[in-house]
Amino acid sequence: MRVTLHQVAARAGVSIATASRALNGLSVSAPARERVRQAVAELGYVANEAARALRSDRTLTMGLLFFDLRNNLGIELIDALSETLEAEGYSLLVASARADRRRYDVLMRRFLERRVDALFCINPRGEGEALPLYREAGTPVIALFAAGSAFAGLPLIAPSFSASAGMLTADLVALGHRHVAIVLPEVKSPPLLAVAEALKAAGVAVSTIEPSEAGGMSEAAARIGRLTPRATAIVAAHVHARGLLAAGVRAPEQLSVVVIGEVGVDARNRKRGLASLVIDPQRMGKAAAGAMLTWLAGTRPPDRIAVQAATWEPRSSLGAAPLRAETAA
Amino acid sequence: MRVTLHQVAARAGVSIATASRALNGLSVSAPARERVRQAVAELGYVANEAARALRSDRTLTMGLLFFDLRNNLGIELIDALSETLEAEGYSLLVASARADRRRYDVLMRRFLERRVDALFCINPRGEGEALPLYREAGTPVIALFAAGSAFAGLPLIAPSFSASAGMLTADLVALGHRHVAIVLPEVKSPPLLAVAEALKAAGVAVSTIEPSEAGGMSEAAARIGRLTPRATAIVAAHVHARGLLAAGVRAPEQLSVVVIGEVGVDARNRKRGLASLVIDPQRMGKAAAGAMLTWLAGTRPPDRIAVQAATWEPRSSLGAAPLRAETAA
DNA sequence: TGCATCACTGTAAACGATTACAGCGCGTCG
DNA sequence: CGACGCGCTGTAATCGTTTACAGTGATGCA
Repeated sequence: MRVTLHQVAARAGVSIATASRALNGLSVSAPARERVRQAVAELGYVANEAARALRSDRTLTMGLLFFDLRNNLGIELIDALSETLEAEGYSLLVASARADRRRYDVLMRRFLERRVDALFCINPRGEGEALPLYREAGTPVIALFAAGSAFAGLPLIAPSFSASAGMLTADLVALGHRHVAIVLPEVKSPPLLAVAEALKAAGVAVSTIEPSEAGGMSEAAARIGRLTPRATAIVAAHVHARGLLAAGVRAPEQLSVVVIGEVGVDARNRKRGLASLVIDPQRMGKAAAGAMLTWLAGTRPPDRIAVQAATWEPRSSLGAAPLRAETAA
Repeated sequence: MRVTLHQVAARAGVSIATASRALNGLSVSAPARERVRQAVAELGYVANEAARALRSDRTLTMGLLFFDLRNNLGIELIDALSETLEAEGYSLLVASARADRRRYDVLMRRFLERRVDALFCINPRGEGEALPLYREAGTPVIALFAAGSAFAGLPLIAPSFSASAGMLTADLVALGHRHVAIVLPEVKSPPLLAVAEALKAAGVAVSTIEPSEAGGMSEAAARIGRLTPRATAIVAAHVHARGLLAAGVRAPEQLSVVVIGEVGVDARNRKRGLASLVIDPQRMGKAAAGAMLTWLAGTRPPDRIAVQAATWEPRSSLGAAPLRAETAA
């Protein structure tokens, strides 16, 4: 860039210090402030953040580092975090390690060189060599979605589904369901597990069904029919629930159906009247951003913040359990 | 950060200049270089990029500005761009205007203050006041997906589907299809339009069908049956194609089906043998990153770069047109 | 009138790196 | 033998801000 504060000051007929103060809203006489404003406009002055950063030791930049960016969560997190932080004047440096631990470390280090004011680690695996450097530098780091002890000693923002799973369970119980089937794929999603747990805790019998890739959902439907006592409701991830319905299962007459929604869009489920647990990673982002800002303001957040990351939306695919089931219980 | 080059130099018993040279691989005697390396390791020195940026007028940072981040494209672009640029030492500042033109301008300006070495504008709308400042600063800006003249004078990277649509058409024609139906929703996607155009150019009759939100795909299937001459193939977006199949349409016996894939994942279509046009925004990202790097190296890219952003995957949902249709043509 | 107070302003020293320039010792070559 | 080139090194200027400090003139108050 060519035009510097120096030139602005010269044009406004004031010293460089006064010009700086005018721009930062410190005490400056009205006419001087106005002349500076004018000079800035005429010259098209754009502050040099690098110089500012060097002098004041703040870059107004935060790092957002993903272990792997490529899943629907990524977008939502970036969006939620940036919305909050942007309002405070921060920008986000984003990078993805593409599931490579070594690269994760390299990128963490790179962000440190860029002197980020803070760092968010999404799904970090293990500590790596860069983390101690952050500690030394006093740069706050918050982990999101980290497995257990991965980043010991750092505040961890973790999703929790207990509240929504509890409400879901309460509703099913109130409708008389005492036996519920759950479609549980190989890779078990946290919300599904949370629901299974909540149901069991409430004394509901839970049968798990594997979605056989080959047979598909119509076979699964048949298997549900063979369960004894017969399940009166089923909980399944988005895809599997759709498959069941496509296979001809009628809800709620035949079976009450609960969908564990995909991230973000719930519109289609709403339109079809499908009761669903809506996962909303935006809340994770907002919570993380908020925690970081308060940290920068002086108070370190607690070591673990559980964020209710889902909403329970009971809808018409839910019905009372048939009497037959009642007696079975 | 506390430990500076100064301290490294002191510890290594050399001057600050030598230390700097050692780190940047300039000519330094072997023993001195080694002592610096040692000192860096012992002190945990991390270079201050802000100072480097101030002095050398390069931030090794690029801006990536979205008009709206929230669609599957976003993730893919970030991933593709960062993969290429990260290897060159660049980091990405990411922001989304959340569909607000004024905010777009504010963010562009903010990136300019951060002294990004280059800027990618995704889906920009109109010029705004910040763009001229980039021009003045000599900071390269590349637009992606910009509508027509939005960013006049800037290199524009635009997706093109002509090649894949052409191959698709050739295959259909070779199979004897002379009348093809296209499910065309209100918001027309570029690849769908490209396919329609290619088909027409090849002399194929094209009937467009609106996906009636209420009636759904079974109604659409019925409508196709009523077309005269009867369409022998259908082209539809992911969701609609799935709907058709769920409604009982058998491919390819009854109808040849071509899916215009959703961004990214084609796995399910492959498994089901659905012929599809696979959209791959990664290529846009790679092309943009490459163009930018060559620009920074000195040669400005052309004003318009068309990137083939899809691959044609013919599969078993394609069959020869029945003779009856042959005669109709 | 004299002195403290006040609002504002300018001078100059940082911040932490890069790099032009000059100096040094030493080997080579005419 | 002197000039030169070469490889390495240190000194110091520089990038564009922020900010401590001191100075200015005007004002209030005794």
